[in-house]
Amino acid sequence: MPALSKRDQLVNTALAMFTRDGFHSTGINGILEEAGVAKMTLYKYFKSKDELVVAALRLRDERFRDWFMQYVEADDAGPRERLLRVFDALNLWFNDKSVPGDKFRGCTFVNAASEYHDIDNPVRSLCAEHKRMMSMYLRGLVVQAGLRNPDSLAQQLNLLVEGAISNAYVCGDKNSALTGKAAAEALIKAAG
Amino acid sequence: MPALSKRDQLVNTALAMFTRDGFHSTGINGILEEAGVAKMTLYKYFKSKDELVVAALRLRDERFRDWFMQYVEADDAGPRERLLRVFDALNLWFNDKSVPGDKFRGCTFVNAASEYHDIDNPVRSLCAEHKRMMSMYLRGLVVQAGLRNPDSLAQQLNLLVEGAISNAYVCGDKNSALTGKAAAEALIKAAG
DNA sequence: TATAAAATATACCGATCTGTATATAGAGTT
DNA sequence: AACTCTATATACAGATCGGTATATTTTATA
Repeated sequence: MPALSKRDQLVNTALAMFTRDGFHSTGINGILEEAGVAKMTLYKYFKSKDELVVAALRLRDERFRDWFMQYVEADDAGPRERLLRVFDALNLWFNDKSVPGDKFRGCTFVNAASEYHDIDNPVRSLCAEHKRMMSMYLRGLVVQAGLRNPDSLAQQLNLLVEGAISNAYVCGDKNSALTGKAAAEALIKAAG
Repeated sequence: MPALSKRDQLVNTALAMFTRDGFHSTGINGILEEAGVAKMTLYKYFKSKDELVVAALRLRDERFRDWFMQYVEADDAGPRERLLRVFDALNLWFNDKSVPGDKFRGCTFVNAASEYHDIDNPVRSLCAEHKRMMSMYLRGLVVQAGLRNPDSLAQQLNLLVEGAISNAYVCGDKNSALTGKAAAEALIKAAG
């Protein structure tokens, strides 16, 4: 298997460090040291730190959504069970059982949005886009389950997802995914 | 009315700037300039920037909870309506109609937790404590409404609250409070 | 082996960061 | 008028920040 390109080494290291220590707290020099890459190489591939941030978030988006959807759709569950498996996936994530070695530190995109207050920053667009894709995926699951008012229900379930993530991180409530699951079951039942 | 003490000037200015620009992005020097206070005065009242952050968050916690509870309990609503007024309060907040001049930039405590990854940092304890008090207040409303399984229901409603906040900020969905309200109504109805 | 591309080392820029040292000015009290 | 407390101005320390300039070395390919 081929070694990672210098560019990929940078993006991987940057993502790990941004996730671990935050975006503004993580300096360029630290990333270069940990990645074992020269500064000039970084600025060959990226015009600025912000561009590196965007690249790291793109990688996170790809990895996370792949893992998430793969888990939800595994085990040949029926459409109804699949919808509830969303919360089982969250439960694994919160308890560090998603990607190996990946310590849960909240949603990387929520964290990024918290650090980049300027709504016009490309980082913010990327965060919103990630959340939009996650909620659209959820909507698809609701449609497949044949439930009434799929748009409305999907938006409500999405709040449970986002609330569980926030609560798991800020309050350290590792059980919040199961709370969300119980609420989801009630909403789904009510929606026939 | 007496002018604010230098200490209070500092804390007020710091809170406004932390809220507007973030915690790590806001430097001591900028706060001093905007507050019109000398640097030595700051370090007379606070041992470090972190202590100023904590003081600013305490002020935010006090102000926000006061406003929130005052709104929920106004208009002599019955216990059931009061519970739903929680989401009306969120709706005002998201649409910049809570505290005058207060532009919505997500939950200050979620944002702080996003920037301070060390769980042992006093900032993190304060964020968790704020959320705990908010959820306990919610639990009280559920109990007053005489609903079944108040603990379980309150936790579920809390996820809707936190999800609405997150979604309103990250996705700019100014309508998320009403989505949360609809979900809350369904959960409450199901709980008899 | 010659050549082009990729990556490196090193030094530096100006700015900003948190925090400290020192010395001075103003206000109120005794 | 002497004293005390608060606040100020100014300068500075030491570190780190993002980013650039220059020149050299490694690597891959022709």
